[in-house]
Amino acid sequence: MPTVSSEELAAAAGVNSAKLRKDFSYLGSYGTRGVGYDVEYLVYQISRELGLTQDWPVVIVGIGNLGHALANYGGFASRGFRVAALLDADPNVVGSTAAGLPVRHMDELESIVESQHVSIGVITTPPGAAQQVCDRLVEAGVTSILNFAPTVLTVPDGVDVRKVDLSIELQILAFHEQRKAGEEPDRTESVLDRAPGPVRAAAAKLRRAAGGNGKGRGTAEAVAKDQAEQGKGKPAKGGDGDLSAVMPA
Amino acid sequence: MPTVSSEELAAAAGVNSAKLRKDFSYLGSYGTRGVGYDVEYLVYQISRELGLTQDWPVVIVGIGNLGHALANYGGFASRGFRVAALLDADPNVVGSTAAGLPVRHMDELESIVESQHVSIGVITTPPGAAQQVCDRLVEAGVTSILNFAPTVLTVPDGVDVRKVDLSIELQILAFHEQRKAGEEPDRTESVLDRAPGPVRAAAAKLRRAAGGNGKGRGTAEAVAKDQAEQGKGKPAKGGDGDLSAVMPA
DNA sequence: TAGATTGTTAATCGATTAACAATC
DNA sequence: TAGATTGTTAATCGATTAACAATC
Repeated sequence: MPTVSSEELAAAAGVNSAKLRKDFSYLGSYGTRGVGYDVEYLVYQISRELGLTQDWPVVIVGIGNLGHALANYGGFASRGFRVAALLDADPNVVGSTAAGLPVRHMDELESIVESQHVSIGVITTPPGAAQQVCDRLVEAGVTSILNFAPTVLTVPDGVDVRKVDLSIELQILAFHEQRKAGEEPDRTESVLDRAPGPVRAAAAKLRRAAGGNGKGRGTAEAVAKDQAEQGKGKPAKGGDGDLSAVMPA
Repeated sequence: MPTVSSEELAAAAGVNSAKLRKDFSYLGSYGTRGVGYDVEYLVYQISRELGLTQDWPVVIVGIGNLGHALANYGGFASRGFRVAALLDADPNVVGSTAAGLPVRHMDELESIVESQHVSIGVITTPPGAAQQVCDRLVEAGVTSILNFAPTVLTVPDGVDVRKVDLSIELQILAFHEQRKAGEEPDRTESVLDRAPGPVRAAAAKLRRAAGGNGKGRGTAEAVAKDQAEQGKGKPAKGGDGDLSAVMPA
């Protein structure tokens, strides 16, 4: 189809057509009244605004399983990302190939970034090496970093960092899964929408029973008791009152 | 510190303290007026609400580089996820080990899901196999699926699917990178906030020049012309007027 | 010209936050 | 009791959407 109306696009996207038109208007006036939007032209304008029409050389540092997986990821090339180099510190890995590219030694980082004008770096190293690699990337001129290592990176102003935590999505699924299991009957509203009356009452009672001094002792007991009390409402499978075994690291 | 106030927590998180208190209130009344929140108790209550205190067995299907990387990912175990099994269809992969676990054949999928009460499946197969794997997981009883394959999955009602696109974050970085390069001078507002007057005018002119019939022809020319005209404003590096070379797949 | 559809204004809705009574 | 801080109400702010003049 050569043209499309805001109404059609909005229906396809599941949003309000006024919102869609307003959003498009931030990019400019690319529609034609009485006609709609020229599809090819609109796609191009949006792509350009998002930076998809540019070529973005990237370096991937740390060629373990994840580095390998990313080097092979088809979605990169189709979105304008070009792997300028794969880098690793391990002499056993350097020289091997991944996704048809040779793995080069970290020593070449600076020369590659400079000669190929790399502004985006991807870090897939072990957590301990991430900050050091980050520092070298930034020093060499990289101004955007995608961090897959479970490390919080410190960077100077002007450098963007995005951190990918592969378990976040899994946590979101688990959250919904828990709710599915929780209560089959009335499913419409969220746990977070209803006032958790019984839980609240129990918690208040427990805190009072625990002494109410808020000084932190007696809490483990309160938790254990709390788990016992709400046993039927929300069966906390595997819960044994030992907090440390259950908390995120 | 045994207790913390909403003011302290809000400052640490960079949000408003009233919002923080209101959000917490959806979980119940876990604070104490005049004192604050008992840290240990609060952490436990939030963890429980998010499902972090439960044990979640998961299966990973497709043990390529990404499957390997996920199996080894330390963040899973610490958040209550336990890899119940690694599965692959390739006889050359079956029998090998990843993250200390044996890779088992797809044939065992159903029995593993049932015997271990697996409700969450992770798909790291090639795109062509993803839907088929998804169908088998759902049929076996899995009700939440995390999909890393670049395939849109169809599932029955009651099954949750989340799709992870590893290049999305890279695209966000590229978007900001483009803006950094765009205009050093006034940096405060977003490209999307200012009215793109010149671009708009040029586009209108071009559409008129292209015939204004909206029938889709003449657009490629219009784009080429548009690129030429805005040459100095936003140097579209690597742009050569060939749309197909530049569009997302 | 009549019909269609954009781009934008004004009205509505929902989310954030200031303020404060409750209470530790 | 006086001071501190929660939980919640009411006011404010911003985002969404209905409506419509502009115009193809």
